[in-house]
Amino acid sequence: MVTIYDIAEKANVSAMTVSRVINNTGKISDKTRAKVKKVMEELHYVPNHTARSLVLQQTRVLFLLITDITNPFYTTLSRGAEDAAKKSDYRLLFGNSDESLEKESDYLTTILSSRVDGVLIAPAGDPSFPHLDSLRKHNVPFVLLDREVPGIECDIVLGDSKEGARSLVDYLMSQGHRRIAMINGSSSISSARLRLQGYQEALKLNDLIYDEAYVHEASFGPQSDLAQIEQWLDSMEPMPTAIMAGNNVLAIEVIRLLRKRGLRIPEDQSIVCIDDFGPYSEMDPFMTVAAQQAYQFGYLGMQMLIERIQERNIAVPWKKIVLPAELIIRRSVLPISE
Amino acid sequence: MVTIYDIAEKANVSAMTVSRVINNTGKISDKTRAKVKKVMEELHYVPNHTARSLVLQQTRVLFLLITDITNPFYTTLSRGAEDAAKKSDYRLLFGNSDESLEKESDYLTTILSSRVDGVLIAPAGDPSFPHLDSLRKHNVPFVLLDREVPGIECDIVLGDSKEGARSLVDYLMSQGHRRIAMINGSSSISSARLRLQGYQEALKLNDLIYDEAYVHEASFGPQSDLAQIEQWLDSMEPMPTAIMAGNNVLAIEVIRLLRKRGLRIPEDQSIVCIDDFGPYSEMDPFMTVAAQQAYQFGYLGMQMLIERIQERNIAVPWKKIVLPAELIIRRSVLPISE
DNA sequence: GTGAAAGCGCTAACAG
DNA sequence: CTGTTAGCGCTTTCAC
Repeated sequence: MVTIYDIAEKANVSAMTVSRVINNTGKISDKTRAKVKKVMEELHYVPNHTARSLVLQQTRVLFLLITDITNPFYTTLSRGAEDAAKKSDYRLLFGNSDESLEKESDYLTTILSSRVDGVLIAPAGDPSFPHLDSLRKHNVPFVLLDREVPGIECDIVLGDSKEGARSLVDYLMSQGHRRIAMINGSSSISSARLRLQGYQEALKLNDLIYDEAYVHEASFGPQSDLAQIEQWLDSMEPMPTAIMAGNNVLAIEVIRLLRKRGLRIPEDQSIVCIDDFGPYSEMDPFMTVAAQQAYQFGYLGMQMLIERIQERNIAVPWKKIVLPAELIIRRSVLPISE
Repeated sequence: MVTIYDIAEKANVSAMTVSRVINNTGKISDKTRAKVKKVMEELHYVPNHTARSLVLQQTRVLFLLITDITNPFYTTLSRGAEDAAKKSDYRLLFGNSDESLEKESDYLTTILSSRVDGVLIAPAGDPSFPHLDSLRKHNVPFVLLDREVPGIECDIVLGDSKEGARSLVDYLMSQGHRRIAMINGSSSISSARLRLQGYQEALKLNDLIYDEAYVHEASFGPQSDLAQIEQWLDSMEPMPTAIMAGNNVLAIEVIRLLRKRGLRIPEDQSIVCIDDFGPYSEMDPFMTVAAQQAYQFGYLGMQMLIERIQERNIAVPWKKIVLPAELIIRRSVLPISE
């Protein structure tokens, strides 16, 4: 591995001069600069970021931890985060916790020990508290995405989950549906709780009875227990006419199971969900959704993070951005009349 | 920031002893070990990976560079890579080049200067040569994914692009289609070239004439020039009855443009593509595709990379894995009779 | 303009 | 079993 000393030797200068050329600091004669640059090229020199970070105590690297890399909500969010990071000349690294606390914990070790300058994180849920607490203890600036964690005060970008769920239920009502079930993510996730609340409130406002048997708690990620979901579907008596899924991944799981038992959508079973499907919705516009502004989550979150880093020592109050969801009506709901 | 010296001082031992406790090396009395561990916890010590990497000259971090984080092919591939990396206890970092040589180059700087142990990379195309060449020059083990780059000899996982394209055209033929157009990614990408070849060969085998006007070169990524695609669609006279897209992203773009002008799919225009849509295909199974084994790309690629790192100094011949694509017939193609 | 010395946090090699 | 020394590649400080 070529070091600045190799360059220095070959160029007949000191390592310090090479360092100055690399970083464009101090005063260097044009002649020396040219000579050093030439040697650097000849030797294919690449600065050792590791060594540099060690002495500088900063990396200019930011980390984005998402909970499901195959979910278009998060990948679109990632694009937003990338764009914002690039604009401020930060490098961005990604991690994928897969909605797993354990993997999140692994990434936290990586994050902490690699001394990145800041973190954008969609936490796995309330039990992520110790992870975030440790970021705070170690003085690593971070911004939360999509989910609040009780006890953690920080900058955050949120979707209006309650309103999103409510608008979906209202729409189903307007289409004549009265028996509406909900499948949701873990109640340890703030957005799941709010979505359930939105559902309950909408039922109440429309004078419908809330029945626990029509609500099932699974996982927002890829590790839902399918057998349990099937069992739930079997247990509802009578079957609901419409099902609302707490996110896009759950909607797909349910559809798959429904199809497996020969049901057609929407003819036999209407379905809606929160979160859109990114580009894939345009393929064959199918699912009626409360679409969240995924890109904005990433972009605004990253902006907040960078500001926070730059104003590190200034006491700026925590910011909270809540983005509304948009109801997009497609064809997964059958209008019915009683 | 807490260092091993802080621990050492408080525990009344030397830094070296602390280091040994952390790494579980050498012989330490249980008593000392317990004492050191206790102090470590009290002080919330986190090892400085940066410093450690500097002396160890290895990071135990692998890097996965994909070209489109919103493309389910790559996200599914990422899951495979993650799983394989985890199995061998490597950490994995992600980068997204967005099919852009410039961004790829940025990531290469990150990769090189952060001294990761190995790289799994889907190159932007043939012009990625210098990037890969520089990995080679710097002795960083890497495995290519999905695309070959002329002049680069290395381990690689490939899809059988030619056969995939051919099977799609054959299927269209079997459904009575004779005027088949193709929209493709850049010809500087090996897989795009092979897909075009597959298309051409299938036409030839079926005694159909290859007409350049029916072929359009756009981009596999999100930066296709939509105006040009529209112009191409306008220019075909007569319109093809079916269009084959070189990948999933292009298929969506074309569908969007087609819908914009009021055409229905498949009634007015049949369409097929290479690459499936991950979980989103199950939502409303629509597109007929030649599905590639995305997960396997990542998993097998990562395995090869890790083996290569472990056998760093042994001369093992380069491996090349070619994964077949699977034709999945759904409903984006209208059977026609002439 | 340029260089020498010291140190960022850690571990390998050796000594005891 | 534990400690001392040196050095990974770089930059800051201070000298000249």
